[in-house]
Amino acid sequence: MVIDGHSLAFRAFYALPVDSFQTQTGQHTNAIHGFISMLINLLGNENPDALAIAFDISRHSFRTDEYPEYKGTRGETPPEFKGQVPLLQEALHAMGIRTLEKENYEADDILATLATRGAAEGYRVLVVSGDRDTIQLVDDDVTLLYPSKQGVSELTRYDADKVMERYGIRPEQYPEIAALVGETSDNLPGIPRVGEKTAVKWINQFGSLEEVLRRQDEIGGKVGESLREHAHLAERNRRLNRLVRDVELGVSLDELARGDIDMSAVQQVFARLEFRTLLQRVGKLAGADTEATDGGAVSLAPTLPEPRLLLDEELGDWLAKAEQPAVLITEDAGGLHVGLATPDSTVLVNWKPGGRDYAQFEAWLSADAPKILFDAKPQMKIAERAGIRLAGIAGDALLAAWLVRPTAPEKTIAEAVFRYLGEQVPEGDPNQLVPEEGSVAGPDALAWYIVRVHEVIRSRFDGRTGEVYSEIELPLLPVLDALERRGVEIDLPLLQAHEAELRERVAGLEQEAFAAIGHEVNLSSPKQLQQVLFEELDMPKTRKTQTGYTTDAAALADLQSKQPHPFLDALLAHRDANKLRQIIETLIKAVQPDGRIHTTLVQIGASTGRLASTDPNLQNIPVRTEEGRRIREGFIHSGEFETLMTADYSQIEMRIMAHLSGDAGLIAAFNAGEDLHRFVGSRIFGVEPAEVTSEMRAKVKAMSYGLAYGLSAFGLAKQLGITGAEAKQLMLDYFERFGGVRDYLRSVVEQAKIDGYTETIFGRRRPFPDLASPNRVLRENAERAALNSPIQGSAADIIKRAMVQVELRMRAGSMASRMLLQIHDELMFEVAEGEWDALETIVREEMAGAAELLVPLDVQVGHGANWNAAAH
DNA sequence: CGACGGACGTA
DNA sequence: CGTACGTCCGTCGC
Repeated sequence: MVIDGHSLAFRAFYALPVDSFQTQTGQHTNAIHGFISMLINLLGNENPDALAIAFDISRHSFRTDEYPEYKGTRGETPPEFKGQVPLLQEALHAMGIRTLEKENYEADDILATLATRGAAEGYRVLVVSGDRDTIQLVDDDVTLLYPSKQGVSELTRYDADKVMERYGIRPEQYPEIAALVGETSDNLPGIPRVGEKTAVKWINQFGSLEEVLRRQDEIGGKVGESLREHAHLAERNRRLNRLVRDVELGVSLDELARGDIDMSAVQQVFARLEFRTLLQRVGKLAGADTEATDGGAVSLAPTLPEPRLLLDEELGDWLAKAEQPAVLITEDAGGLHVGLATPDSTVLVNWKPGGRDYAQFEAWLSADAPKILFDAKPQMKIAERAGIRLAGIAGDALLAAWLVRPTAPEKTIAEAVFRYLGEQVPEGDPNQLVPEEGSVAGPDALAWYIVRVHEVIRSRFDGRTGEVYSEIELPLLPVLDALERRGVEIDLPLLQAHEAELRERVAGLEQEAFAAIGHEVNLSSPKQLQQVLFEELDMPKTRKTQTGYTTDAAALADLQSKQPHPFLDALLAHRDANKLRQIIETLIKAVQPDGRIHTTLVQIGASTGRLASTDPNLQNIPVRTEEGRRIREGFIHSGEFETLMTADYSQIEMRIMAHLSGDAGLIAAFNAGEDLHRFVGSRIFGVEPAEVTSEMRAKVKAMSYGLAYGLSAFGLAKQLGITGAEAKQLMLDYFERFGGVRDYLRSVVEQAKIDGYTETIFGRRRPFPDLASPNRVLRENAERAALNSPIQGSAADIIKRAMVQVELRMRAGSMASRMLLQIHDELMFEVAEGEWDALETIVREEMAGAAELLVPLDVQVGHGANWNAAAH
């Protein structure tokens, strides 16, 4: 087996997301991981006697000597890739594998040489390369494994027959075709107007390229003319794409015999690369090698158990015996199909909800019997449509994967399986109309992967991650499902009237804007606005963006002060009105037949632990302006309820900062019962709280909030419109009084640099590989995110704990009231007749009691007929 | 049609 | 040169 190391590593680099494969120190490893994973599969499947992997040394070769533009169109090698090659070679050497490279030649020439010598010495040769030029090496003794479009792990076997089937020519003729057609990736232009079809036709007609060129006059038409004019290109291409079969390599084939795998060396290299699954797989390979010599066959990965098609009692018996099986429900035109699996047994159920044969199964689904799922919430929705309330969710592999890698969780079963089991879920060829039998994983197979991958992910939990999982996230799951199911009532006529009003205003403002410049323009197009502002009106240039100059609101306001123009007024007012109109339009479209909006609360939405809300996002409904708040009047309670309740934590992030920092001044501020910013202002400016002016209060407020985000003096100055020196002084004064806060913020980043992660009060972790980055921008971004994460994340933990407890107590009290929404630090409820007092007690107790901090958690509760009225 | 950037809404 | 998100729109390339 001879492998083109560079081309396959490069394919692996692009096949795997670079961000998901990074060590704590910031070293990228996606190409190495992908390559070695593929290699392990190859060694397992093909079990070669001898093996070599060829690499290019540089771009320079005898081909670039002849034709300097050879491969000249290729861009710079990404630096994230370059650094991986030496590490890959090191890993290969540890695995006892020879790598070869040769000055002035390309890796393909080394492959050609080894394949030729191998065949001559009686080997059957496998060439593994992603370069089409290697097709010419295929013959009776040599087979090519070429990556398919799907990715690195899917290799297509090309023997002479397969080449004939795919290209319609014999392998040795391939370079003649390529010479005529050209090869874009090598920057070798071919004969214009000649594509694969024409080239194959000619070669088959004339027998060889040489003959085609000799008898070019016999070819008529435009293509014929083109051939005669550009024949020299074909000749040059043929010289360049001929692989050299006798490169002096200084190595005998005997020396390429598979050596023993030095597991301790592999362990060392893989530890640095943070490869755990791959280490296990190499370990198995090494074990398999030794055992294979005893004549025993060793399977490299567990084999998928044959599914049993069960129903009724047999199904019930299986479920009764299975310990925490995985469940996966799929829906297609044929109905509902359910896969059930333990690590050594799988079951398929063609589920007809309500049918007698499925009574035991349905009872099991809705019972507390523990079950493992992947992305449980949508599964609950499917079950709900079938009339079943899914319960007993003891594991959700998606949530588990998110807790391990909150910034880039594996979002599909296949991705999770690849990362944590190192196996490939068969996904089939999307080009194939009728998938091969067994080429696509069915529900039974997927359930089997889920139960196994869940176990491995859980074994990766560090610190208190297991507690966050079982005590916060898993209990929250059914609560979120309930919130989504309930939705929130909308006053549709009110929103429609508001939208109509805004629509008119938008149209009027648009006309005003057009009148101000004397022509029409798309006010929603930053590109067209730049044309108007900076070319036609010749306004001073604003801050740069990637594509030009910004036209954002702050910049437009700045322009207005420098060079007032009626167009700017109209544009800003248009932006405001149109934004609100769009928001209302989106809300109206989202109203379901039940008169309510059902958002999706994405539990893995944010790496800090917060939720995200989508379709539509109900966590960004306007509140800051009077006009915006009118939208909140459209969020109401249904007629069966008495009122809406909102309950929000006041200044929860500042309270968490007081707790985490232990700063005596800040703790005193919260215990004083005084307005926080007024209190802090009085300490900083040395005046009585009553003497703190609104200007002083605004500065302190901006400063306090900014701190939790890693605000700099520069940013503070910009935000407050003060000089850099003033901002710096303000920060110094602040830390003079609240030194504990500064010490804490510093220590968070320092500790994170040591640990590689931050942790919330309840033990939720978030890794920060970029803290070690040599790239200043990346590193400083990571520092600010690390600073903020324990604060934002702890707040998220706290409200999640409160939600679980509130829901639990409401159910225990069989209350008719219901929790509807979470907006980061706020909960919304529909309150049933006569339940206000009981609910308020529960909500206040559970929200305030969700964490024991050094300062009290203050909860503000309000009620009203709509969301706006309920907010105070 | 999908990806991307700009702009802007929330906590 | 302040964290965390989602959505809309225009633009661009396939």
